[in-house]
Amino acid sequence: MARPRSEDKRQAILAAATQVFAEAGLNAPTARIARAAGVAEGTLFTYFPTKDDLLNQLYLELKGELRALMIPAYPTQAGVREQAHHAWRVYVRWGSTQLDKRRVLAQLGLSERLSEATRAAGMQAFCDLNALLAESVQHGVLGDQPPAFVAAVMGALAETTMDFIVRDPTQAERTSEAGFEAFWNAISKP
Amino acid sequence: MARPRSEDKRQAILAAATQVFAEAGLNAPTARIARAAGVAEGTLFTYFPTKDDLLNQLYLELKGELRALMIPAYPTQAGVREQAHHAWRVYVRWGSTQLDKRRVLAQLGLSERLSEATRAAGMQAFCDLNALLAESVQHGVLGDQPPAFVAAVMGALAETTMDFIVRDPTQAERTSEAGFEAFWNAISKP
Amino acid sequence: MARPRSEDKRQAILAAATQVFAEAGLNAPTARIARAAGVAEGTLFTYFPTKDDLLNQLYLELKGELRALMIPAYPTQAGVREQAHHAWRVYVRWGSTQLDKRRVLAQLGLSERLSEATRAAGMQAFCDLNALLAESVQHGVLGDQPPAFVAAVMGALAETTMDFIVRDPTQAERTSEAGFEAFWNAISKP
Amino acid sequence: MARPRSEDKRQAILAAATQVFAEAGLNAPTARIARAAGVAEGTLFTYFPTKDDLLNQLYLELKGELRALMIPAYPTQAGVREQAHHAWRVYVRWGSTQLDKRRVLAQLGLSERLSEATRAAGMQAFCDLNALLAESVQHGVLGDQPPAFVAAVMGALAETTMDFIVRDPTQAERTSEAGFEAFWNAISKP
DNA sequence: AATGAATGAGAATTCATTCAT
DNA sequence: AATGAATGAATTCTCATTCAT
Repeated sequence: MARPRSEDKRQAILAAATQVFAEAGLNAPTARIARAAGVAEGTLFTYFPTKDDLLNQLYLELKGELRALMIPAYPTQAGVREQAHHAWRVYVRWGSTQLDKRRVLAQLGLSERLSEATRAAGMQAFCDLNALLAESVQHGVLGDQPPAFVAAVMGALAETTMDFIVRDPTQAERTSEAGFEAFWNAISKP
Repeated sequence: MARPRSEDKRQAILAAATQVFAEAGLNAPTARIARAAGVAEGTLFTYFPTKDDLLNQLYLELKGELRALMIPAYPTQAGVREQAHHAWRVYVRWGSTQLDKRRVLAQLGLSERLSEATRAAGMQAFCDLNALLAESVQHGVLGDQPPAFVAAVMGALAETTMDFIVRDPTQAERTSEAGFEAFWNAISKP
Repeated sequence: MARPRSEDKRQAILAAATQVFAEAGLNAPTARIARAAGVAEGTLFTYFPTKDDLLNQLYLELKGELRALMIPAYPTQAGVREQAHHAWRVYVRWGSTQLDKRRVLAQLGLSERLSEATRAAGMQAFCDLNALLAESVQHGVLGDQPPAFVAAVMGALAETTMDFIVRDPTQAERTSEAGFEAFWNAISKP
Repeated sequence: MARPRSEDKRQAILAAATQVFAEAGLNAPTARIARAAGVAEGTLFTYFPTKDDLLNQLYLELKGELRALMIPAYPTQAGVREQAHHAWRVYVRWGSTQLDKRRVLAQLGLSERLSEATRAAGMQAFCDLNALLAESVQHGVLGDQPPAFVAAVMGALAETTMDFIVRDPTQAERTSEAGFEAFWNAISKP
């Protein structure tokens, strides 16, 4: 009874937040987000009791989306390199297409308003990827580093790659491949 | 009003800003920075007419410091690899020691409040490094990429390396070296 | 919409309001009252169209309860002093037991949100008591004052007495008696 | 250097608060108080960092004013009754003249926003009066009650007296005297 | 009638910037 | 030039009330 809380509205708010944050930074007023989402100012707070809650949930949402995209993609039969390559492609395509989302994810990651819990939950989503990379690294120069380091290297290189794709989208394919080669060399060469 | 009188005070404000921003994000009130710098609220504005000016100048200051540290370091006689290695070490040591500065530099880089002019000036400071790297890359997988790409790769990997050094400072030396090996493999191997 | 269905629910809301107001002041949100009463936020408004209505009706309810307690108590055969003494005891016991109700009644009495009509209706409930006291006062120093003044004196002294009983409940009986003696002296001595 | 904080402005804010609170209750917006005081909204907060601070300080201010009025008034040579009579007159005149102040003082006293510390400080201001009354009571029906009880009785009766003076100011003098007689009978006769 | 989501007008602060001293 | 009080627009969040279910 009564109107049920609408998942649509929640998504609308998250989408609006992404767009507005990308455009104006994390300090963008909640009022602006509400307007962009087509809901009343107060409504935002029935879905996210606090602006900080909104930030944290948005982070998890974006991380989750990314994960959902990458996970099913692993061709598990293939070799490690193929799997990593696949993940790379999906990731880079996502990030160089969904500019707003990537930008906001980066800002959220640096923000003091992200709770430790959120940060931890965000990491955990990527443990299969970590496991995958742990294997690939055994004989490379990073063999002694923690697996998280390799994942971080992948993330960092992928980000860099995306940045350059965004600057010159016509070379998307080539840049992505070059980036992957660099990455693979980085972690696998002895 | 004429030129600000005391360079000391200017530096005190920039230092205070670094510390305060690191601790509380770029939204930290100017009043707090002034207090930390030991000057009156209003005084800050005779040195930096606007908070945005403060942000932009702080960015240039930090970039400048970094550059000043790296430039004289190049053993220009040595081979390209040695020069890059040297730059890497200096950079990584700086970033894993001066936590606040690195953190703030990253936040500034992502902020919408940084003007394009500032961003450009920041890049330019590193053109010698770029030139250096352009050479090293000729025969690697990134041979066709713009030189800036290689610099960005270096920056990204160095950042990642610093992150891990900060987490476990006892392994600083080994992590730094591993990071450099990875970087060198990334850009130089065919 | 027709008359509210359940008197139980009305009472639950009034009781919840008493408790919540006592705890958090008259600004306590209606939502909190509704929760305490076990009804939905909106339901409260089918019983009391307005928060002000709730306040006014609560005032009358509490005054009414007090009156209901005192009226039947008069031993009408006894002398005036005995009757007053009886009323005093009942009142003081009520007020030093039902802390919440007393507190809220006081706050409501001072509130700007109580309508004049409500205030008047609240007074009227006590006209028999007034009449009673009018008699007792004839030969005292308050002989020339309006009867309402004597009632107010009684109220004020009773309140003071209750305050002290609440602070030290072990002396309830003695404090109540001392208070009554003081009151009786105040109004009856020439 | 710089403009010093102005005691005038502080007083203006307190006076405005008194008036506005009397008119609209303690929930009156700070903006309205600022306007009434002729200062900007933000200025209020340089004098009172919090609305609660304003409330607490206003309470102390009013109590202090009252005390300042009563203290020098005691004709210490005279008998106890004369001294009490004097205090009574001063108090009643203040309260029936300065309607706003009395009203606000009463509301503040009931408010949950008054800190215990403030409440305590408010009491302490009246210890000489308490001492005075402690004497007068020794042989009365309240002889066994704590001195604070007598003070509370005095306060309560004085309040009641003021209420009636306000309703019919033409009888101010007579009502005040009748009130005092009642009070004195209440506490002194055996 | 009952529910609780939706609404939007405030409310108390905060803060970059200005300005009197 | 230095100080810090003054300013008021902007911000997050609250809450009485309405309304779809």
